[in-house]
Amino acid sequence: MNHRAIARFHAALSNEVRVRIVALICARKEMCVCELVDELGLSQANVSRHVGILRDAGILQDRKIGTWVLLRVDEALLREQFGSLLDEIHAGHVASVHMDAEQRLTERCGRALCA
Amino acid sequence: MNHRAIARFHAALSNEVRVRIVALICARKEMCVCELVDELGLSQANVSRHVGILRDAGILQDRKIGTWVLLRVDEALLREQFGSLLDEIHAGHVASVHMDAEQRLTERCGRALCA
DNA sequence: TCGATGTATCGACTTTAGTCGATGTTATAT
DNA sequence: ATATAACATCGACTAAAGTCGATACATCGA
Repeated sequence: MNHRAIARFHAALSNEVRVRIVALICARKEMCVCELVDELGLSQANVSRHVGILRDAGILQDRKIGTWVLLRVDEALLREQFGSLLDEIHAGHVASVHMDAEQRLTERCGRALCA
Repeated sequence: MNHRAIARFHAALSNEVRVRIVALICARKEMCVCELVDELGLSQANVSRHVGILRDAGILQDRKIGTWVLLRVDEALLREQFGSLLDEIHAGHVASVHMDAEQRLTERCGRALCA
């Protein structure tokens, strides 16, 4: 996962409506779009769009039953995604770049820091 | 942390520039804004704004050394924040709302599902 | 086949986020 | 005091996200 992909994942959960959708589906195990429309009081078009964003981000899975699309959250996968985000951010901790910040900045200025 | 706060936290990491800033600072332990400007090739005003967003979200801490603002990431805190986000999303898993989705939707329609 | 229901997409609009140059602020060095 | 350097904020502009009504698509029941 590169930085752009990390940003995209977080972007999926950066909207209050989408967080509520995820929380609702976690609580109910499975929900269809029309139930979400009732719960959230938003237009069906809007809810469908948010669901699509969460689906694209891999946060929601679904199965079709008749005309319904039953949505669910793979919680284990979600935990795994969160974990790998942290690992990615924390990668690159090699000693070579760990020069002390004050030392580095003093060199940058070509002078000592008087403060 | 309510749903709005969760969304705000994720929004802080929903931008590629900000993810790069966090990764850079993690790798270097501490960086000032002017170093970030050099690394990212963006205007100082822009970087300062992104830094402010990360600071407001509690992801960046800082200390002043002369005119420099040295930024750092509290990685343990960040891990804790991620953990509590998941806990919050997964809260509310009480048996009462776990009625089977097909059963619930069938009742909603007042008819049985034939599919 | 036809109508009804659930979902997805389109078009248009409003709101919010991102970007930069210019300017303000604070701390330091001369 | 004044100049300089780092950072923050402002104003204006552009780009992207969110929202809704209307409409298209798909599936089922009659």
